[in-house]
Amino acid sequence: MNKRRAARRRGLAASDDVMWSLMQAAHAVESQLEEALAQVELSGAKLAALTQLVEAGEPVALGELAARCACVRSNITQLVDRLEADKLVRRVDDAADRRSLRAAITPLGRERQAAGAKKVDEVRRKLGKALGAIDHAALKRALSDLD
Amino acid sequence: MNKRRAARRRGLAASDDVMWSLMQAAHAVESQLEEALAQVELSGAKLAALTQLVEAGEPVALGELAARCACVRSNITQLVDRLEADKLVRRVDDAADRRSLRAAITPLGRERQAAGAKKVDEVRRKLGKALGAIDHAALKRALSDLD
DNA sequence: CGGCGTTTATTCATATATGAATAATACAGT
DNA sequence: ACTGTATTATTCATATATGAATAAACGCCG
Repeated sequence: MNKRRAARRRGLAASDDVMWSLMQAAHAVESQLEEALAQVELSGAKLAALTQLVEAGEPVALGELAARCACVRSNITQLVDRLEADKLVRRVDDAADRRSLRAAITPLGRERQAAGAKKVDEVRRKLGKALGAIDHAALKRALSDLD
Repeated sequence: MNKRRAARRRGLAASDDVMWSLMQAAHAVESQLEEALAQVELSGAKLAALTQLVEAGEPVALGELAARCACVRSNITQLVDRLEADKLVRRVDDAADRRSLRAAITPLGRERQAAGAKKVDEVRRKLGKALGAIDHAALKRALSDLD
């Protein structure tokens, strides 16, 4: 009932099928993630970039960062602008290529990334519990087939 | 493997769990929807609003439309601006309340909505096929528990 | 060497979304 | 009837995303 009204609110169709359930569920989870991250002054986009930098272990060229975040370059330009304003990242020159700039995470950025990762984990755990009885592996397998 | 790399690209966590599968799957489906809708010069947001108007069967006040689209008013203001520019919708005065404006769908808007709905249905069908062997009802039930 | 195609990041225009601040109108209670 | 509160839509600032156009630097090929 709830679902049907929500699907209609979403507006793309009235019938409530798997497609809508999927998108609704994802939406709900994303909201929870953003909310949790907001508590540590992060967004999903920001955490994603910071996580890439932490995992890389060294400054990453902006184009490379775009590739790893699966988005276009102009997006990263802006995101790094905001991260720099937040003091979480610095742009450093690339000695070998004067066209290239690298994003270097700051100590504060590292801290923030850790805090964000923790928040994400909490949501993940909550989600696991909510899914309770469901066979996670089976669900994952089903979802993986949609790519 | 593929999934793990993608999750890492998304960057919020390295472990590939149900949460990521869910968001990935939803993302993939959304992309397909947007792509299909682009073929009839629509976006998901535009189709959602048009669908509300068709279903309402009469001009809808912008605030009401915002509620039905589950978004904030300022968003609808802009969306209706674009829909009006596309000649899919007209703003009409409300006789009873001079503060209120209503969105009235145009004949072209109706056509476009129908075309969009058809595209969505095609994606839905494709998705159903892709899910093939999976028990759709069970999957839906699982996803519905995440709200 | 020098010119030309490629690659880098940035800027700009646009779409979508949110939330705060604003202006106009409505309405309730005195 | 007046005053103050609420509601309407809009504007503005911001965040996220895309894609086209641009400028700077790289590198290869002749």
